[in-house]
Amino acid sequence: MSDVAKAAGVSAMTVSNVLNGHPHVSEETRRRVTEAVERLGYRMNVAARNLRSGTTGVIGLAIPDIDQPYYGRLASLVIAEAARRGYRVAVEQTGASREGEAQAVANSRLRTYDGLIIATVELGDEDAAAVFAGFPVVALGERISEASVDHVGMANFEGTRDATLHLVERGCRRIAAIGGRIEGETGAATLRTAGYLAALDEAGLPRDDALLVPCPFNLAGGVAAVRQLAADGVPFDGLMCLTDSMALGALRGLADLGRSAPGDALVTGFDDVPQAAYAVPSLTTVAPGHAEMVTTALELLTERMAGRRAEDEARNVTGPHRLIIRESTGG
Amino acid sequence: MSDVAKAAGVSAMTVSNVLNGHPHVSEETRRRVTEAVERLGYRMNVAARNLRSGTTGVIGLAIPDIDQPYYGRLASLVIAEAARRGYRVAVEQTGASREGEAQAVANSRLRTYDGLIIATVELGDEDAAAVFAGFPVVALGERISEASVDHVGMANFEGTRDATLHLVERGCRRIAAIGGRIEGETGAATLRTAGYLAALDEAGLPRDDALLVPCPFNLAGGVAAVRQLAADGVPFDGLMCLTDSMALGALRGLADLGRSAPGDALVTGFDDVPQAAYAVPSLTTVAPGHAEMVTTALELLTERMAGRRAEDEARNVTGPHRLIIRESTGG
DNA sequence: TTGTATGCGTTATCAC
DNA sequence: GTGATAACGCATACAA
Repeated sequence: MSDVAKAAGVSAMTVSNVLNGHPHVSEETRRRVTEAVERLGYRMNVAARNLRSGTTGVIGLAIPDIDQPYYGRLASLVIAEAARRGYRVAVEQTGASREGEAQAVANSRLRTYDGLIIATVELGDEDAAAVFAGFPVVALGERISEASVDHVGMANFEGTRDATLHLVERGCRRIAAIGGRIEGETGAATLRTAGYLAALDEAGLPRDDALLVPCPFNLAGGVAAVRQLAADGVPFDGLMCLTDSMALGALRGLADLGRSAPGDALVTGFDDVPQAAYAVPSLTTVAPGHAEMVTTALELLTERMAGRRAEDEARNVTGPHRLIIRESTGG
Repeated sequence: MSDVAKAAGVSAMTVSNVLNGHPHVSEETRRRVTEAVERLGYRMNVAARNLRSGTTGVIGLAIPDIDQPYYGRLASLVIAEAARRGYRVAVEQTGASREGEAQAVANSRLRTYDGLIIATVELGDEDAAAVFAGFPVVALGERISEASVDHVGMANFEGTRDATLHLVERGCRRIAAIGGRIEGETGAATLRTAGYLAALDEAGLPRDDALLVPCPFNLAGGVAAVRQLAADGVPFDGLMCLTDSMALGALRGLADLGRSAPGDALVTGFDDVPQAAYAVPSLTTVAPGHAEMVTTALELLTERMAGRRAEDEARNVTGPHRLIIRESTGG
């Protein structure tokens, strides 16, 4: 920087002012400095600026695994929206483990990031308060209702309720909840299961715990769940899957049994991943407003980073949702 | 840090030495310092360390769009492998545009990153030399054969050749190349098309340019390509798709015509994305050795970052590949 | 409008 | 084996 200053016949400070677009710089000086910067190919040293300013211009994004359509979509939106606001995004994969999530938060606290967006799966209320205190964090999508953490959630309960009622309307009487789980910490899994149960209740259908099939939240899980239903001889005419990945797996599982949707059973998913519209059959699913959620999350995070909101003034926003009806439930 | 030094009754320098695991520190001192660090909850300031060392511990990863299964998979592997080596990864989305890719490189040069892995789509040889000079960069997967840039590619030509020959063996005589393109700059598209043409030649099948169907490299592209073949009345009994996404789209496109694989036409893809194994029908595809490619790429990049290789000594590695035969070509 | 002095937190160097 | 000093490159505060 001092080289540039010399070349332009000014002080380093003036160069800094020009580069940061400060107002009180004469047009002539600005021009000379800019020219010198160009000529010398000068680039500002970001590390020094970070040290001095205490910021990094980087937002951390902690997600279980970016190699899952749902998180890939989320990451894509976060990166784009952050770029629009002048931030870059570092992605941390937590592997959906408590340690991984804690590690991601720890990294943030090293002041490597100015803020953190975390898609929590395992980290619960008890951890939250201790771990998040005093750092700009927004939880996205899943667990954590801790009052001290900003949270952008989705309509887990309402979504599966809508999906289940839709299946009932289409004539299903024995609807399995693929991935369904009642016990365990409150989170996407239990909330979505609750929505399913509420819908059954509303529709006057009996609850049968044999139709609750817990399984991993991925393609293989969906396949395994359907296989297990068949192996256990549990009859079903609808599959309300807790995620699209599981639903796509379930379609595959049906095929393995020589059955298919919507002929032998109706199938719904949750997330509206890109593949859902292109599967054979295309997948009826609950579409959460991903874009809105991400926009809101970054809104909240930048507010926090700017210190524009008090520490204990946490907000809890729920995104919009809507049911998209496709071939897997008869179109 | 000086607080810790005071608490442990030593100098800041000694604290630094302990934290960095330097050898010449007495056991007793090390213990006292470690204890003080724990007690005060001290975390090192990364920005200061970066300023001093001239590194950031961050690797940039520039890809077209992380919301595509193939790039998601790549990103997942890169992040994991980088973490193993003590680096974090910042993801830049280039939107597969020349400007986006140039921009990503420019960002890296701001010394925000220690090195850059870039999945080039548009940036060609002519840009490469100028833009990459003097910065540790590894190109991954697609274009760029510039001798001055390290490059980890995949067996584009051999892969589609194998896939096409497989289709011929299974009885196909009119094989369409979905996404196929002869003109344009050398890259994955043209190389894969070349492999297809070579296989036809080897098999003694005539080439018919009506069977070359250029289209966007995504799900929608695959659907559109099949629709166009049908609209043009071009008969076909095999679809050699240049990527899995296009193949999954093609399966959907067949369904829209009331046809399906492998009954009405055999279908192959390229990439072996997770969904390929779970589609109905499951997809025969060329599996490039993603993991090996990423490991090699990080190997090359860390070498460059350590300055262990001369500027003009570029390496060009091609990953392994193998054909995975599934239901879409008869199992 | 521009310049000077100072410090951000760490570590390389060299003396002790 | 340990500590004093300086420097990494920039930006805040204030003086000119």
